[in-house]
Amino acid sequence: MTSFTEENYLKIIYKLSAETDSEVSTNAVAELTLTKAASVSDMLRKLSEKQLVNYQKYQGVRLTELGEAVALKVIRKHRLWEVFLVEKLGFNWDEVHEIAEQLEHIDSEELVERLDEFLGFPKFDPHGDPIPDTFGIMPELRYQNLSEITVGQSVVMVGVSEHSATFLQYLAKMGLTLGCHIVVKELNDFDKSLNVKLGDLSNHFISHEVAKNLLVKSVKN
Amino acid sequence: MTSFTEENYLKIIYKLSAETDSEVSTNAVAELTLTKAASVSDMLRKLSEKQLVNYQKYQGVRLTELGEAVALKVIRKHRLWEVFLVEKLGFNWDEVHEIAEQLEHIDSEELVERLDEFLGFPKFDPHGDPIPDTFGIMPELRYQNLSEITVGQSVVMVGVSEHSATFLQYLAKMGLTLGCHIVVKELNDFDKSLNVKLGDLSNHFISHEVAKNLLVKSVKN
DNA sequence: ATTAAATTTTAGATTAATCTAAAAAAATAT
DNA sequence: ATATTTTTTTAGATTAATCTAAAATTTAAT
Repeated sequence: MTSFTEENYLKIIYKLSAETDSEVSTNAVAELTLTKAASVSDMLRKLSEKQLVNYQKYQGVRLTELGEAVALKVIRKHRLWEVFLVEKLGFNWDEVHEIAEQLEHIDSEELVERLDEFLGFPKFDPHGDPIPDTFGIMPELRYQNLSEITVGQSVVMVGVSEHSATFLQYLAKMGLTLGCHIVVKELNDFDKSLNVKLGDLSNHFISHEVAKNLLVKSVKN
Repeated sequence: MTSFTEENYLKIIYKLSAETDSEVSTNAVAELTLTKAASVSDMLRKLSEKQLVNYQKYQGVRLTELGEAVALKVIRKHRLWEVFLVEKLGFNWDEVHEIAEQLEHIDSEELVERLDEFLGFPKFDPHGDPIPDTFGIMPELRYQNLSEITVGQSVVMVGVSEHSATFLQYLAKMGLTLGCHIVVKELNDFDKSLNVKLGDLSNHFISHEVAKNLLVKSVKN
């Protein structure tokens, strides 16, 4: 029904429109599929004919309900296989992406459901990303506080639980912005303060008081 | 390196030349790949250029050492995945072939070795077929066809050499399951069909055609 | 040993996914 | 508001795997 290639396009369009919550540009898709914009134009026309996307020339693209359902099935398989590779086969979480990119296209509903059961119906993959259920429903995201993150983990800042101006201004000055990457380098036991490295490679010191108020989500590194 | 399609050709050439131990004909390959002879000719030329087969126009084809190594890797993966599907996910042995046909092309040495270990280094798949090791070495075969068994002998069923769902379902209906005991009671000379008694003491008639595809191991009675 | 039949290969098309180069449309800047 | 730049699309080719129809080769039969 949907080819390997079509599935990859749908998955990428899903991810891009989840980020921006608006039409996805041809160039953005080209970048992630590692193809040229011309190839993307062709494929969007084709996906549109198949009712998998809504696409108006020059106006970007969005998934239809059908297209989203397909994308979510692929993402579900990808994340379940990642759990399998890490939990059952002992891979590190940074070694599984490429293999899961292949496994996500294996076509068998029965297989997916049995795998899910075998893994104990996991809600999140080894990178902390939520696994959609059979119906494409994502589990509630469970943000963590930066203060709960263990040394070595890589996270993205997704929010704050303290909204005072002084706090937010302090964060801005530190370079701690929404969406920035944080790697926990050291935990200082005596006061639970943290040494972290940000996405721009700068090193920072974060007090436990501040860490408690930063909401983060783990990411692949 | 080798595409999905090329791997399928190599696998099929391997199986055909294992059966006949001689050059494999274009038509025989066409039948199993479900393509036309013309397509096979094209592909054989291509595989020959890649040093995967020895091919002389009109003279049939054989695998080179390289081609055989690739074929054995695919077969190894196919059979390991079948073990996984049956042993870990609880599939019946007649449901796993199609899924394994897809999984056998997943490309990751590391994955195969870890899967092998996870499954406890199995020597045979759920159909009783031997699983080649990392180096392509097959474990010693320890079975015969039921058609070779003499009257009065008692055997245990250890596998099948035909994997179609219809055949496997027919066996299930007869009560011929993996591990069941079979005593050959009578050989009907005119058509080589057999009268047998099963472990549950029921009597059955088995055609030569079916007997040829049942792998058995003799037991003391 | 010819002829007839079967098998296999070549020639020329087709489909999916991609590319480069050029044209068209939209966004941005003066 | 017009010109420039950027983005996107079209046009025309390319590659892998397939097809049909016709030609070439081998095998089998008289």
